[in-house]
Amino acid sequence: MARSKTLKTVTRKDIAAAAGVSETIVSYVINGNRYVREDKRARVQQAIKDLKYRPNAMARALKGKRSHHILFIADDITGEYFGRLIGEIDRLAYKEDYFITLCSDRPDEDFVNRIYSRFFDGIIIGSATFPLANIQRLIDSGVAVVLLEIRDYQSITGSFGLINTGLLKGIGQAVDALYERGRRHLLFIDRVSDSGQWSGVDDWRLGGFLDRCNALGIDSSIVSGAYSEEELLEAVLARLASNERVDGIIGRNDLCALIGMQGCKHVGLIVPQEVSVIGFDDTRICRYCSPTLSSVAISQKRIAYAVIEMMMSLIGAEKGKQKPLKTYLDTALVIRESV
Amino acid sequence: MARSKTLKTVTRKDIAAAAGVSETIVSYVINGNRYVREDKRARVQQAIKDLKYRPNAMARALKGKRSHHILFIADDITGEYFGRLIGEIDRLAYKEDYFITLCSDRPDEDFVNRIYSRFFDGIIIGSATFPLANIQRLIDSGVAVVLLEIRDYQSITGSFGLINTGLLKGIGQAVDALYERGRRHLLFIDRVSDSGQWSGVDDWRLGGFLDRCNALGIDSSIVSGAYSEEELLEAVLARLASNERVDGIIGRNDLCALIGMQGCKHVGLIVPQEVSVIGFDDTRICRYCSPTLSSVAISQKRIAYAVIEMMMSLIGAEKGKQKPLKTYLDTALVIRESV
DNA sequence: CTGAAAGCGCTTACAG
DNA sequence: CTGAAAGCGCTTACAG
Repeated sequence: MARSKTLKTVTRKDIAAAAGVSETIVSYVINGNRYVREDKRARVQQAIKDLKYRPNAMARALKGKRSHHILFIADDITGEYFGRLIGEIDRLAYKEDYFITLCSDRPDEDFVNRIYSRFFDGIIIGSATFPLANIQRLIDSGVAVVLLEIRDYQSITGSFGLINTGLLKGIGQAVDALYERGRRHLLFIDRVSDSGQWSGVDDWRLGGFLDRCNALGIDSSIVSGAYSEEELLEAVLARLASNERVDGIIGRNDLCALIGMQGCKHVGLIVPQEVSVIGFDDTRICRYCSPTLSSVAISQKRIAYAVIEMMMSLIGAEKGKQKPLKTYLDTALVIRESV
Repeated sequence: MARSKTLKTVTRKDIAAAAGVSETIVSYVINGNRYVREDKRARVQQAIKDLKYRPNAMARALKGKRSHHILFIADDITGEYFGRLIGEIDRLAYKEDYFITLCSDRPDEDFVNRIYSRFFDGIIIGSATFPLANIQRLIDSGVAVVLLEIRDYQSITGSFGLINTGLLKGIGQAVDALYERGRRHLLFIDRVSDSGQWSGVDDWRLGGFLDRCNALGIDSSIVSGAYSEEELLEAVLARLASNERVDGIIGRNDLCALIGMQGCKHVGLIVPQEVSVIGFDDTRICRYCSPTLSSVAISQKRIAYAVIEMMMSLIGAEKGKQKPLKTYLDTALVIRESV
């Protein structure tokens, strides 16, 4: 490191010198994997404290120890939903002595190679667009992988963790709630993406929406493909102005639902009298908009807990001895004025 | 790494064998710091491609090369403001071949030791509560440090980057806007923090608010210390119900302003006729609440750009040869229905 | 122009 | 019980 020029980095050698023991002893004290005479151990620990020594994580990782870094891949890290999730994950990971590195999913070929340079003990995939082949490759390489099940991962094999966040159940709850209120013409509003990463039918929110509408025998339509909020609003307006009726709207997230509500206002449709609207994620915005927005709530705290617990179990496990892990979480539909 | 058991990691040695050159040559091709005969270079590059080789970042970092990791320390990573900022920073950093590791500021002593293990080429500090002594220690150690100037950093010396995000100017704009509308009794609503990290007077938003009110000779008061939104609302209600008048509210962020608006509704104060409200950060919520919320806008894109540009300059610079860098950014008050 | 060698800071099998 | 030694995967000064 360039900085080693200005900083007399304190290394194991310094501790050994200060404590009057061999460097080997220092290592064994740190790793606790061999008996060390009590007085030596005490002197080493004192020296570590005095000199504020921390073993070089790079060197340890090179020797096969853990890097204590976990990568989180998301396709949109800017939303409040991911913000809260990452905040929780960070908090729990820190307790386990882990750092969370964040990364938006990238379409380019090089991306998986870059994350593949053995820097990370574990990888959390919260992106619905990260190629399945890459996921498989990562799992095969032996790195601990936890997947947030927001799409179909049936084809993935090997040892990994799977968190079912209840999306399918949640989208079902939303469709059912609209159905119960007599809504028969539902519109799904997909997310805004400036990098063109919209939902496919293997996305559980969109796919689940279509399936559920089908099962109930009601109309379903989709607005997708917007690069900006403005574009999305226009697309929604175009859809609402068309001949085909809309009496229920589900947003892929709360913002999408909000834009749906805005669209209704523009064309003179009254929420909730004429159109019912439900969002997803139950972010804070739901309580502050007008009418207040109903939304499907997923507990980020519980997801975060499940993610970290599973990750620690995978990282700690004997390689190859590990069975796939799976956790199911629950969702709740929060009803507010908009339905 | 434990995974090396299951994965035949491709190393420099494999490339050397595949290309029929010495390992040294492989390194020189990768680093481009010595002439290598054209045909050898070509064979090495082909082998790298074929075997999908990526040099082990740990080993390179150990030898003094960069780790290509930057740490971002924030005190609240869950808000939309930080979400957008981090999203932008991540995007720009990725172009420079850097990863962003995220971390909430921690009060415990061990925190700075942990980040101090030479894992990061650079550290971005976006927390208003990270101890100054620790910042100084990091800078002295030679690591590249960029500070988001959300409080007073006068006492910090050495070589680092400073991004003035225009907070002082922004809070001034907000106070002035209220003053111009005849408001003389202003209330500042501080953030919610479940870890007890509220603003001090060295925080530029709060400090700037107090200073500006003082300069204009008008009343100022503060609501702070809430652990949850509910608690904050209660504190606001208590304040509004007291004998001392409030006719203008500024939130430390948009959510705080929104809670202020909610408080007004509860006690029957009409926004904006009786009380004007201004938020901070101009998040999306401002356009979807009712009345729509005026807010001080800071461009996260510009901040992100400045942060990464400065960081790359610091990381690339000769150690010790670097003068402090400083960038000033601008803010804009976006007026909506709430004033 | 190019290779063998030293060494970054560690861990741990190996040999006392 | 404990130390000297090998080696993780690299970079680069050193010596041809």
